[in-house]
Amino acid sequence: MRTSQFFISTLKEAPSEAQLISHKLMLRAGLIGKLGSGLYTWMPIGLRVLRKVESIVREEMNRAGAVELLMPAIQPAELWQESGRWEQFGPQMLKIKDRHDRDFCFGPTHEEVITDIARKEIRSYRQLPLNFYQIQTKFRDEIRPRFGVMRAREFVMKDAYSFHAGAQDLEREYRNMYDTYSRIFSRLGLRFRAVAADTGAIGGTGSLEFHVLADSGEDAIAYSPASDYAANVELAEAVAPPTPRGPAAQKMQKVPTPGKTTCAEVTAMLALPLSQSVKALAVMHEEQMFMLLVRGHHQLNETKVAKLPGLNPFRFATEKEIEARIGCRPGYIGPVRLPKEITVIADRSVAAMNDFVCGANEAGYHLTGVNFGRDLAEPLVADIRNAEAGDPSPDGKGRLEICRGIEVGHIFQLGSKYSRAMSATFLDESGKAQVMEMGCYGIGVSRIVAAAIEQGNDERGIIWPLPMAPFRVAIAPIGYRKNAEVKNVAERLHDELESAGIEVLLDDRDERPGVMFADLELIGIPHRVTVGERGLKDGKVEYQARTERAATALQLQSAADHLKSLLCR
RNA sequence: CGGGGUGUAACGCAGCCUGGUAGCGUGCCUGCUUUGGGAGCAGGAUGUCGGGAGUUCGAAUCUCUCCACCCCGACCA
Repeated sequence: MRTSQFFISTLKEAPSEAQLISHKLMLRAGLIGKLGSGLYTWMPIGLRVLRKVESIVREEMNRAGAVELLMPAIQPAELWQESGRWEQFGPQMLKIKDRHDRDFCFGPTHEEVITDIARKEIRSYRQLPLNFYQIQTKFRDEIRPRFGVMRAREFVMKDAYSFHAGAQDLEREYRNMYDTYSRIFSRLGLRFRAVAADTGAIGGTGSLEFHVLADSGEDAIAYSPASDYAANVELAEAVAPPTPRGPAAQKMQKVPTPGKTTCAEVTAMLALPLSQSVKALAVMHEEQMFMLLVRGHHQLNETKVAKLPGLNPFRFATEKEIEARIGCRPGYIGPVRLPKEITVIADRSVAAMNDFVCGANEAGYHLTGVNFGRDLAEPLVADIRNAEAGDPSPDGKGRLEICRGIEVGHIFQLGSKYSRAMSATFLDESGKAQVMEMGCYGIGVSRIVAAAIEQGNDERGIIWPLPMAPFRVAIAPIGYRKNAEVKNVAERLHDELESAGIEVLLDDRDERPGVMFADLELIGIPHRVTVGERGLKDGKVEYQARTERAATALQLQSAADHLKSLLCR
């Protein structure tokens, strides 16, 4: 490929809207162009990368025995009403009407469509198991799209759905997909980790997420270096403190804390450790108020809260509601002498506290020396906080550490959630109708491109894992139009590499060397050959890897062979 | 959704406070020179100053309103 027949569009400065490194580099390198919030064009170079990811995913899915098909992006509402998700999926789903005023959505996922296919096509156990997949554009109307294609509204996903005669076979395929995903992310050259996950809106019984490890990741992962335990912090159990609650030693006292509304401010003023304070959070389920208690230094885990009986769904109480029901503004609320219609739920770590500090339900005052049983009733106890670094691992082995990740894959055992709702049945050996077991398996194809850049970049630009690079090698001729020998050598080399099946980009723009080098490095082409008068004088061209700081000379005669052996590895 | 911020040329920004019809750098176009790390000189093009309404003799600038984009999301805010 020659640049004159291709399209390169780079920027020296990143558009100000981007803050994440991958987003900046994708815009600067001209991989993507923004059309609207969460809507991106894949420009020619970016598309080449996307296709690389797709083809590796496709190869490995095929190898794993899955069968590719392609479903419509637009789906009729009836299917979603049948599964009960037309309402449940909520505003994330883009709902549209056709000219007859019939309801449709732009598919955010395809469980309903595939289940409809399965119930039409599969009659006998002999047809099972089956795993269908597609690579397709999805649309999810995210509350806050951000970070370019990392969290876009329109994105490319590989989604697979498997059907089984029984739960055992589903588990077998789940493991098969686990292995397949591990192979895919390994082949893509990414550092990743599989972690236990919440099943979220898709539903089902068991699930694992695959995360690309990066400090900029949106998800926190708790893992134990001493074992293979790893879980999304949303899910990771925060175990109860090993030591039981100590006896009440202090009297409960009301202390003035004017203007101190945070646990940190209050404990600083009272010269107490932050962990001795209790943070009270008022939440609502419909018209019922709950007060949730966590230690001052802990973070509430909203996913865990939403799983408590009577709290799904819940929302945070407004300042007005807090004042109306507790009679005090936020910042000073606490569990002592609370109206009894408000249910108090304490985190396990709070239940083990004695002589703690909390709000007095009176503006400008907190209470110290508070004790359960004596000053207030024993609360309901639950695990409602985020696990933290240093917590004991839930599997009993070692202590947790926290790292961040970008979710690029997710595998679920759905069970019969959809097949039952939509009557997807087959006849078993005895001729009896049985509901199929289902699994589903997603990969964020477009997100992988951004995730790879998060893992591979330097001050000059992108450093692709080799299998994802848009071209394998670039040829930079210096004085392309001026020096016929430079031109000839560059073209010969280009032709020879190309006919050897190597993806090569000949930069025939006749730019100055600095411009070519800067562009090729920004785009991240892993290998570069520089052809210039200076080297040709001695019968040499130069080779430099993207990750190297200096070039090495190659004999012209053997350059092509040398490169072929280097690049075909 | 709630809160905050920003919208001026392709990209990055200044001008706005204190109204007088728009500027800088980069990029782009032409010519000449140059050719080993984003060239030099000379010349040139490009803006409904996010949209609408208002105030005013006059609005990028003041007021209102809508829109888009970015950041944040219980306590902290």
